[in-house]
Amino acid sequence: MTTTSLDRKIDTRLKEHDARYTRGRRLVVTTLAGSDGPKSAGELHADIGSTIPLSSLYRSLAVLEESGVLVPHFTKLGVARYELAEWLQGHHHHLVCLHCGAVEDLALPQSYEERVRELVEEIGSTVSFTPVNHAFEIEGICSRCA
Amino acid sequence: MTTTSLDRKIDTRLKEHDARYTRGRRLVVTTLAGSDGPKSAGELHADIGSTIPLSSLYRSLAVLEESGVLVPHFTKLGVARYELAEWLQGHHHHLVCLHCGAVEDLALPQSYEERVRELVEEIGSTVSFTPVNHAFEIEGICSRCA
DNA sequence: TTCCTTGCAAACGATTTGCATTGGA
DNA sequence: TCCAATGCAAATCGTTTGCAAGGAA
Repeated sequence: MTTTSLDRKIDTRLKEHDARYTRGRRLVVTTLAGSDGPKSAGELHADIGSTIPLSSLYRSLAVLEESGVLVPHFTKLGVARYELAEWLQGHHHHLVCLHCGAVEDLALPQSYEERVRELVEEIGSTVSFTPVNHAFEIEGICSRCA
Repeated sequence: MTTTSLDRKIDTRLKEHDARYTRGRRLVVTTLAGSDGPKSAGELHADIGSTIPLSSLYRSLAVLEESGVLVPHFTKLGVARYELAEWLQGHHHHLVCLHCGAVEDLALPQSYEERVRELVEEIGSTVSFTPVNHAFEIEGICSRCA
């Protein structure tokens, strides 16, 4: 089993949370790392192959989320989709297809990103609310459904 | 029962979809109209009082969504929150509290809104994706949880 | 009368949990 | 050895649906 720099970072992070970087958790991470957008437990289960029962998969997702390795997104009813946290994957946004529901990652050029950040800060300063993250999602029709 | 201009618009819209603007549906709409952010079926059920069984409430939400009166949002696992569509309530964004999960509406000043729109258009033109909506959510800590 | 709507209860699907077993440091 | 991690089955929870009764045009 190859240990990438990603694996090393995650291993360290999990140890800080008294958790182990086990086979099941690695499978989840590597599948997500090779993915072009957030994936649900069901999708991961299908991608990984049924080597791992769903209940264990859910537990892996919970541990990885608590340790800050994964972040959940809720774009569809009753389904959580996970992706690697920003410190592992970099900051980005999402394109959500209104037709097929697929979610695609979208990395903005530096200049755009700065404009989004500015906007969030300015807005935050005008309301009694302390911004932590921003989610800038563009909903529309993806190329496949066009 | 007072019939507002909102009610009239909705009544018309529902008729176009061969649906009636019934007591239960009115209750949902007026509750949402008096709300400061999207509400889930459970929250609506609590707010309205248990005059209406949950199953009927869900059916009302489904009809109102299909007719374009309500729009669902999915910010939390397993829970859909609804609000009046933009043509009834106006365009706005959301502040999502990471601590208590509450969602608050946020109307941006014209100048900000233009900047968001510009950004979406520019981004849309650089990817093979046709933007329809944009959801610009700011996640953070609300004043109550601060 | 004709259909849409409602209530109630049962069914569903995603996710969670109890418990006994396995496995790694 | 000790405690975290896993598998399986049963339980939860939000949401949906079948069916018979009620209501508006």
